[in-house]
Amino acid sequence: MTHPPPLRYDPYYPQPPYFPPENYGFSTIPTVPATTTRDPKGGINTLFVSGLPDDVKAREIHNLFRRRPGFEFCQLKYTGRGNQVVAFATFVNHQSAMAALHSLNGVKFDPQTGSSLHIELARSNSRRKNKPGSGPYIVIDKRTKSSNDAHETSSDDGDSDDPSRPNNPDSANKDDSVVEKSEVAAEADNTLAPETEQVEKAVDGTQACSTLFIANLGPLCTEDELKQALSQCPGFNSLKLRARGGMPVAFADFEGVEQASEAMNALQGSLLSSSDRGGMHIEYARSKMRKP
DNA sequence: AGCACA
Repeated sequence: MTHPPPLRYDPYYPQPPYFPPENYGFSTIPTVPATTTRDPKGGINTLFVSGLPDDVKAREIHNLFRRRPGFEFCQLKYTGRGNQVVAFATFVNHQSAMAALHSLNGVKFDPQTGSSLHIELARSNSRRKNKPGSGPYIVIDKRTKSSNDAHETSSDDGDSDDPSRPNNPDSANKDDSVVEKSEVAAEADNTLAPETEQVEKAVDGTQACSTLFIANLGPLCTEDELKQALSQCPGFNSLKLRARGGMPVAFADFEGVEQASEAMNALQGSLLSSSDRGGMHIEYARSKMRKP
C-alpha cells in the first residue's frame, strides 16, 4: 500500500530484439574473418540486462550472476533515462553467457514488485575487468548530474568498451564517465530522487538488516533443514525458528548486511522439503537478532 | 501477510 509513486518510473522497455540470438538473417553475410573486426554474435560473452528496478544495487547484479558457471564480472549502468538501470554481465565464453541468459531471462527479479529480468546478448563485450582494490562492483553513472569529477578509468581504451542497449537508437557514445563506486553512492544522487536517504531500503520499505525474516514456511519446517539451506550462504551465523499460530517464521542472522542480502538473493523463493505453500519469503528483519 | 529474542 505504501509503494512509491510510480510517476518517476519510466516505462521504457526494450522491445523484443530485432534479431534472435541465433544466426537468423546472417545467411547472406560473407565469410567473416575473426580478426580485426568486432566479433559478431558468436563471440559475445556479455549479456545485456534490463527490466531492473530503479533501486537495484550493483551488488544484487553481482549476486545474481556470480553462481552462474563461467561468470567473470558485471557492471551496473545508470542510463540517465529516468531512473532506468541496466546491467552487463560478462562470461568466459559465449556458451556460458547463453546458458546464463536462458536460465535467468524472464526470472522475477523482485517478487515484491513483480519486475522480471529481460536479458539479451549485448552488442559488444565488456572489457573492464574487476580490478581488485577498486571495489567489487563496477558502476557506470550516466545520470545528468555528473557529480563525480574523478575519472580514474575513463580513458583506458579507445574502443567503445561500453555495450549499449541493443535496440535503442538513443545510445549516445559521448563520454563514459566511468566511476567505480561503492554501493552506497549509487542512489545518493540529488537529480531526481531527493527523498532517498543513505540507508538502504527495500522496495516494500523495510530496511536493510543483517538479520533476515523468513516466512511462508511449511508447518512442518524444521530448524535443521532451514539451517542446511542457510549454511550454504557465506556469513550465516544463527537461526531461530518460531511458530506463530500455525505458520512458523524464522530469523536468520548474518555477519553483516551484505551477507544477509546475498543470502536473501540466493534463497528467495526457494523450496524446502517441508514447503507446502510455495517457496520461502525472505525479507530483512525489523531488528537485528540479539547477540548469541 | 506473517517480525522474536533482550
